[in-house]
Amino acid sequence: MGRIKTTYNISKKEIIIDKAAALIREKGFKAASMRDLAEIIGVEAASLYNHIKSKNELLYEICLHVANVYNKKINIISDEQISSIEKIEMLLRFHIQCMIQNFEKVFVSDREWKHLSEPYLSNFQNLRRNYRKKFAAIIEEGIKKEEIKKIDATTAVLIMLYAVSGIESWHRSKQKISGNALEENMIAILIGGLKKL
Amino acid sequence: MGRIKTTYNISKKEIIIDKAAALIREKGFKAASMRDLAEIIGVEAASLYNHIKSKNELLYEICLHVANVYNKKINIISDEQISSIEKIEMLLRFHIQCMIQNFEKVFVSDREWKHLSEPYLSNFQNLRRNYRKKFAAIIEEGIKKEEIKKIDATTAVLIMLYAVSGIESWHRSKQKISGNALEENMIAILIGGLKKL
DNA sequence: CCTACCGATCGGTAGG
DNA sequence: CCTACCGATCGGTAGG
Repeated sequence: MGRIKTTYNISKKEIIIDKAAALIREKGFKAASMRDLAEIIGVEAASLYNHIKSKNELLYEICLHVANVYNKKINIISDEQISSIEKIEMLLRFHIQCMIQNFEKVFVSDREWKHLSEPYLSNFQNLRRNYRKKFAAIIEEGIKKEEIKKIDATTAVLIMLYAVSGIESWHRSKQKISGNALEENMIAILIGGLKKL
Repeated sequence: MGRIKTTYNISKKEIIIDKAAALIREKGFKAASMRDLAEIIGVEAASLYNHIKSKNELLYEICLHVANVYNKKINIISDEQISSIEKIEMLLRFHIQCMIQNFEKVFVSDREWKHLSEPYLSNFQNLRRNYRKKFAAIIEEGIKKEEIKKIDATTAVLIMLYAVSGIESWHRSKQKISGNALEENMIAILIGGLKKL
């Protein structure tokens, strides 16, 4: 019985988090109210608090989940026995796929993290800083091995990450291009540039 | 006398808009309160309404200003007698400069426009759609002239615009690289790609 | 899971 | 420019 009840609670909490991600993505954290969320779930606002501690906890669960997935992935890719350019391509494809398939949570993590309260905020910022350092290290390695042109690695990381975040615009649009085509185009431009050789 | 009073009002309104841009950039539109803003200006909240109509008007003034500046610029660049790649480079450098020098307003326009109320929202979205179409047209032209590789123009626009928006991260950081160096690095990566030839 | 309700804060107005 | 104040809405709690 206890086992069944626990399972039920976890599942309901995850439904709430998923719906919260969609709502926060659409309206922004501050404009997304718990009453809005409750209506989407189909309960009264007060009932949400049987499953979650606070509105802040919802944001924290979303942001930390995304940050952890990203960090796990970059650790794996960093250790692969492939060229730096291949590592970056893998990382970009992973980011693009996350942005396409897990849009709501990734977007919220990217854009709404500043509304996190302490100590979640510092925790999240540390994870993000750590991630960007590892990304920059891969680029530095590629420059040293002369696979990548001599550019500022921090600037390159920033371009890559923000370029991928532009997929939000694709989501918002009529999506005249498929997810796969979007991915191939982004890789071509980011790795090879706009200019024809 | 009437002339002097008008000048004074315009000036005070512009101070309020500038301070509002900084506050909204920092906290987000919904979290930035008129009481916060009043304190920054050094008056009571009620006094703000002698200069502005509403909180929404502040956002509208910021977003429309930026959108108009961008549209004016792209019209000028589109008509220049230079190559498509040169046009894109000019446009990127312009964007980067705006992002560096006019950070607060550009950021608010990029990230907080969704809180605009009608009819301002539709007005802004039209300007933005128009701008992106013209940007895409320059890229299409470059593809046709075989200066630019065969990629999806809409995707390319999205990458360029969002990559530049990443300068927010540079602003937030210790800025170990100068504005000029940042600009040159971004141009090199976006036009030429990461990969060494 | 609900009803009932709280204190805080919001954008904005009236009136001087 | 201020004081005083409004109705709405917020996140969250008590109690069942």
